[in-house]
Amino acid sequence: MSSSDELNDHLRVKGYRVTRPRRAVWRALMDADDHLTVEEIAALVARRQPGVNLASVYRSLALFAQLDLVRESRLGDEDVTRWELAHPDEHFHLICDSCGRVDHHAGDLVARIIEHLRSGHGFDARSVDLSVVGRCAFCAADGEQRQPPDDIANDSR
Amino acid sequence: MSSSDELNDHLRVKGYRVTRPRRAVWRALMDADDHLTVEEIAALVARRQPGVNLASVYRSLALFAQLDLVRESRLGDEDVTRWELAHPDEHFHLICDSCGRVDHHAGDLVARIIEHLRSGHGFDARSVDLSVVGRCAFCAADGEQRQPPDDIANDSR
DNA sequence: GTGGCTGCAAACATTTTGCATAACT
DNA sequence: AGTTATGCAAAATGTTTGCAGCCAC
Repeated sequence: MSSSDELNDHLRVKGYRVTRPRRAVWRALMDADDHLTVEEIAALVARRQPGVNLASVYRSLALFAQLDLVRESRLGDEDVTRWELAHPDEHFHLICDSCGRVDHHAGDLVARIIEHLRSGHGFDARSVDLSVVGRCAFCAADGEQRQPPDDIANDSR
Repeated sequence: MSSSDELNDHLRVKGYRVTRPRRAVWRALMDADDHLTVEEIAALVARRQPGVNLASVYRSLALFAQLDLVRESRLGDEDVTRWELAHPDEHFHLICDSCGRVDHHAGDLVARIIEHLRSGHGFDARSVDLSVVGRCAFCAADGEQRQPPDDIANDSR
């Protein structure tokens, strides 16, 4: 369980202080189990705790990451960095380049990958970051006429 | 094979011009089969083609990416973006957080993942980005005290 | 010849940092 | 009280863009 108390424990054990910005960032990550950009986190934080500086959000995230409480991840070819709680249970991302939907799967795939690496390559995996870009079941079933080729090239900012 | 000619073909077919900067960037990526940061690419380019602007490197990479000739990838928790030729054969990265070594594996793991997603989730994978951070066989065998062969960790920017 | 590229420099976006002050323990 | 962490603002990074001239076709 990712309770608020958990944060307190993690921080205090290491001698870090439990501050308002840190709590707010933590809460933002907890409330939205989705992946959040720093900007989004800052917005959520600001709603409950006006006055928290962006720099503090960054600093909080950096600290959490250092304590392995959160995880930084890039989805597919997105150009933004996103953050999420570091669930002990690994999962992976399925990004549909057709509808943009992002699914998180907590299946055993990651566990199997880890096992494969261990027995096959002697690699002791600590963290697996698996992102797959393709077409989700819904869009695939929908045939070909979807969000066509050009649009793919559109994003090119 | 990823010959220089290949670049010409890819570009010309689509009506893009084969220019000095583009050739230089392509060559840089070919010479070092390793993952390169934009900075590293720019350095390699500058060595053979002084006068090529950084902006052109970015523009070349963006174009190549759009043509699926190269691939942008973030290794583990690195904070820099790296580029590599988009080998048609998928592969994945094993990053050792002990010695910093990055292995590229072209095994069937990725293919199996794709198959799993297709049959299990109906997801039609187009691109798989798998990065695993952990401890490599060498470091794991070495017990705890490692500070490994620096020569292996060379690339780390 | 001409339109697509490039170099240059300025603009942007994002993340980091120095320092005086506020706040957690 | 003693520090650590914050807010603020400035700086450092990394990437993009407007534009006049150049060059591949």
